[in-house]
Amino acid sequence: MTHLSPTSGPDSPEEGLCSERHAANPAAAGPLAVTEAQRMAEFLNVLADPTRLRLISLLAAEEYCVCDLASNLGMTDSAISHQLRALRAARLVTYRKVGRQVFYQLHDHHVLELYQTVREHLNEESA
Amino acid sequence: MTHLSPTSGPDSPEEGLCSERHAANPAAAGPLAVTEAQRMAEFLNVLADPTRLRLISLLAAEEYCVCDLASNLGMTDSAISHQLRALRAARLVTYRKVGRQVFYQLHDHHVLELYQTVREHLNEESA
DNA sequence: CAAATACATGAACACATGCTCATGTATTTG
DNA sequence: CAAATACATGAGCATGTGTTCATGTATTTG
Repeated sequence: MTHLSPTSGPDSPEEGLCSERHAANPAAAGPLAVTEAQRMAEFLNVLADPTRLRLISLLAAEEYCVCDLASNLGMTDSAISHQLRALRAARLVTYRKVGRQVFYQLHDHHVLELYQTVREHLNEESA
Repeated sequence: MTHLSPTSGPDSPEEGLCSERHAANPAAAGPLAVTEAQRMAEFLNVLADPTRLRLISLLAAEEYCVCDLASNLGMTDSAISHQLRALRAARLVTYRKVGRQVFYQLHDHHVLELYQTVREHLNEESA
């Protein structure tokens, strides 16, 4: 600690006591508890991969089967299948089976919005 | 490929030709090129860490010096300093030196908005 | 039924990442 | 100036991650 600003307690942010904090920003919802930070990091980690981002960018336009995704990205079916597994686990995509093919699509507009938000933010701040 | 849908070329998405694609979503801007996907993934990777997310959640409210951030998260100054270095490199925070202390704050409202967007999206989809 | 196709999955390896520990650099204090 | 403080940083290590390779499972085709 600074030994100058005796603010609240040293730990456990989830224990509340937003007493004198005033939360300069109302929408901030206070400091993140460890567990929530972990869940948030896990989710972001799914997005934070070039291959998975490219998959999402393709699925943002239309439905694709695994082998088409693979050939579009110039990667093996296996590699793509592994990544789709991760996207499925994170509930970012859904799939439907047609014969021996499996067509993937984005789970909902939520995913698309988040993806686009990040992409736009990155294109703007090329300062 | 599917051998059924002869869509465009197999690779190099940046070569354009948004000919018959129509880009279902105007803001989607088509499939991600490899380089852009990498830059996007690098940026998201900075956010995708529990410690850095908690740092951001603290800085969302007010300015903090390193040792206060450390004691708030119950971690060593060194660990926090390393993470702040990553946040600095990603231009997510700025700092100002006062004596021997260094006060960090979020770089701009952009960062706060992105953080809050992700946090809200995660709280909603607790299906 | 046998072969081929489309996809899934486990193991393994190369590589990246976050922390600790030791050390270095300003800045302040005695 | 010497000691202490606040922070930065490099090395090292444990752990996690993405791909390849081999193999397994449905489904279709001959």
